[in-house]
Amino acid sequence: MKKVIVGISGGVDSAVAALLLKKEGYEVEGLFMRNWDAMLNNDTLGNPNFNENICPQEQDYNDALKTCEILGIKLHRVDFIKEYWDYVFTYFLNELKKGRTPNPDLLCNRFIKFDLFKKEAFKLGADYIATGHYAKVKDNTLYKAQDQNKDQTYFLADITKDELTNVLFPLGEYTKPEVRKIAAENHLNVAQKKDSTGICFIGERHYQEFIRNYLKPNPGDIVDVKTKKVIGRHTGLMNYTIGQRRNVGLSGHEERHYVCGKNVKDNILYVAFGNSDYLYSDACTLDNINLLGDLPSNLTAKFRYRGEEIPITITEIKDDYIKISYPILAKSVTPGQACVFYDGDKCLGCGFIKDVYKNGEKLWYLCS
RNA sequence: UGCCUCGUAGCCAAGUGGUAAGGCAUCAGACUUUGACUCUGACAUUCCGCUGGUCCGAAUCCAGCCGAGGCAG
Repeated sequence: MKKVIVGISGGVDSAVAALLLKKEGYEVEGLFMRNWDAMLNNDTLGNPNFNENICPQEQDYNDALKTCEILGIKLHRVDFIKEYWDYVFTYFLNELKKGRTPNPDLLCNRFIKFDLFKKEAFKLGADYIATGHYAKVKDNTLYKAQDQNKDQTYFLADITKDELTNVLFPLGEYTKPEVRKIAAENHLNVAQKKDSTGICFIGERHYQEFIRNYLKPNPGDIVDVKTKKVIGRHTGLMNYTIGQRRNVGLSGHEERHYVCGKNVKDNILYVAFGNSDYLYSDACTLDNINLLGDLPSNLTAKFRYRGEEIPITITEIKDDYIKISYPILAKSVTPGQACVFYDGDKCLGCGFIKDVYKNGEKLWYLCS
């Protein structure tokens, strides 16, 4: 009998994943990971749970224990708090310092879940690892989930081809409502538990306050990208992402404002009003490329999780460098975010957005 | 000092006698394993710079005061 170690998080998805594997006849054990400690990591400002008597991570562990008890499987536990900080959070902060918008969850999957976690699982005698991700893997190839609404391949696109081996995604063929139903039918304690959001392992935070725990604010001017006039003050470039409207601190204008660029050198935040041309681009460059298959000439891409998937063309490809163009203009393409490639349902990997172009010219108001 | 204009919620701004539009921002919620975006809801309960007056009734008319800006000097 093949042994599978399932990453049990204390939520519904991983619980049902474990249940399904067990029903399929695998020998199943759970492994709970804790990668964040609010005290150790000085996570105080903007933390809604800081004064609770039990932190959410431990509550999740308790839920996981209960789930495994119901399933009749063993639950192991491992903490990667230091590793998460070193491999994921440090990168996250460094990107912010550069004025970019990192997505820590892609790195978390690459360095924690599908590397350290996997190694730990193998130490425990696993033949496979499994998680509650909504995605499919067949023949070392990553595919979108059946449930297009919940598909999480965007977050998985940076794991290596190698890391994809011996991995099972039991929820790939199920929709979220079906998963909830299965959980309820099997009387799982977490059947009704709310989906977790926010940075994986950290949770929901008041973002600007959260960052203030780690980075010194550096206020500067907000400039109207069209008129070049100073129209306000920002609290630090790391507090904003491209396309952002809320919490910018502007008011009194006829139209909604959107962050459309940053100049780190001069510490300027650029905004545009309304559905402005300044928010759109038709090409960009990528680095830190991770490919999971050969790239065909016609493919599609997503620039943000839950972002619109649009057709793209690869116009240049070198070592760890790709330039793409897209005939349908894309809105708020943001340096630091992942551009994930798809060929139909097949996920072909990703690159991280560097420079953004329009009409053959690099957008002057967007830093790289 | 004289004359003129203006003073409405955090910001912008309708409303010129009949009992406070709208936009932005903000807050809450929905959505969401990245900071969004989007959507829904709340948002001047006697109040429209202040104090009086006219009127059945004023933010809207009148007087004075305070404050901002402009013209004249």
